[in-house]
Amino acid sequence: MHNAERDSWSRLGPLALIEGSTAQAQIYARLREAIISGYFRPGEEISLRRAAAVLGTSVTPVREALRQLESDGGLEVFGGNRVLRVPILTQTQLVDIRDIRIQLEGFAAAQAIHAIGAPQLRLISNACAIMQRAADTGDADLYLESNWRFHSLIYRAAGRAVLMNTIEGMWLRVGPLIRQAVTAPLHFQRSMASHRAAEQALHTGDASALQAAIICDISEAASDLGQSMQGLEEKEISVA
Amino acid sequence: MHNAERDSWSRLGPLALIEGSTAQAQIYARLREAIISGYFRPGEEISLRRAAAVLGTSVTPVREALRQLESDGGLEVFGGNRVLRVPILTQTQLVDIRDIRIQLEGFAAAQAIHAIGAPQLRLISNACAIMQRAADTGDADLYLESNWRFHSLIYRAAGRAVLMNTIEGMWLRVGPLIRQAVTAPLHFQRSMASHRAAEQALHTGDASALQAAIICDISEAASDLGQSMQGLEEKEISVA
DNA sequence: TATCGTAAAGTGAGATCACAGTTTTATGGG
DNA sequence: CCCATAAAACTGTGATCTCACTTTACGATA
Repeated sequence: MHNAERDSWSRLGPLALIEGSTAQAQIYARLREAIISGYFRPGEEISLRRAAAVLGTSVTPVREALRQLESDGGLEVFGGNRVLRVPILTQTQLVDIRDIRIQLEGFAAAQAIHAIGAPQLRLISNACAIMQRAADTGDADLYLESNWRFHSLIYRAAGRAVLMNTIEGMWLRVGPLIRQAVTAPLHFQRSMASHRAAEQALHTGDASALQAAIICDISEAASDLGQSMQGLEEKEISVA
Repeated sequence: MHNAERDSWSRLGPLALIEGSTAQAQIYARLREAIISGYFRPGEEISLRRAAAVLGTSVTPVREALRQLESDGGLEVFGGNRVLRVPILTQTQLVDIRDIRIQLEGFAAAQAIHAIGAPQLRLISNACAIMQRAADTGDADLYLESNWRFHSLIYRAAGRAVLMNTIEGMWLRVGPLIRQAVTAPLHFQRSMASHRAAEQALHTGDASALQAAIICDISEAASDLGQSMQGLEEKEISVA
């Protein structure tokens, strides 16, 4: 377990503190991004002192950042030891999050479509193309990164900060799972079909079609996640 | 300003620490409830040391609790002093939150209606009756309390923890405003019409009607909030 | 009287330490 | 070889202190 955790932390590296912002805010932002990107596995524990040592600060700002992430649902207190770990979602929670995503991301997409101009559309298409290439070559890291960029570019165009923040909160919760689901070979092609449909709707300015494509993408992803979670839970039981 | 803040804090009183839970968690829960209930006015500043003195703890657990509330959107960092205060929402943010509420609470209500049994329905009707009585007598505190209970009882019946938590986050943001909007005399009667329609839909088991009633309530409340916000913003400008 | 400057009080941020648990590891006896 | 037991290591929690900075208050001066 020790080596496994070091692998996750190695992607972060020591935090070069930028003045003008608090250490706590930088740690929070970096860890939030890392969790969304799936750098931490579900169930992985995060120690205050070890995180502080890796990031090069004391435990105080780390604790505040982790507490914020707990409040966001990106971490949870685990055992009698009260150690913080990446949550292991249940099937019920996954369905819950899926439906929230359908409501919010579908709405955000419909709202955004009329605010997306030519330059924005070019960025989105670019992200979609990169994602397609990542799917073809089987590059999971690149796929996940461009997938998040593709979606967030669309939603952010709606110009709604609270909505965007809430959607990010949902990605924060499913982020650690996505990397596991992406191993399914069928996922790439099914997902890209939805993405191409969304891109097409963006070009034609069809809000309903865009919303439907986004909802389809979320539903299929949740379906793949649910299947890969079964194996994960069995693994957890065997460990315990 | 000093007296005004003392008024807000007086509703809380010294925190009788319960063992078995951390001080930080108790402070967080109490402050979150207080903000949702509208005990703090928009723009009101919260000092770490003063809060710690009132609650009877050191600044450490208070800071973590406030940081969590900031992450939830219930507080925001204000000036160059980085003091935490209750956010002053803009019209844009209010519209943003309104639409999120429409999506999520409408969905939650539709999901909950088939899970609400006779005993739950009796609690909901009871809350609605109390709210009606509070509207008749003009008791704002009682009205706000029963209003939150009425809505939360419905949503909680859906059995979706993440959804419930997300909805609470929206109430946390508009909580400080609601008390100001409630002064509008027209608000009570308009709001109660929606509530009675919702209660009626619950009895007949009409999911669409319930969803429509909830959406109507949210829309009207946001309309009243928007109007009362104009006066608030002018007041803010005069202060600055 | 108005204004500028200085001092005092207040602010959050972060490091450090002590403490009470739990978990893990090592160790010794069977 | 296995199991029980003790000790060592590790966990979060909370208090305290220093620091840098901002805001406020006060008084001297023009």
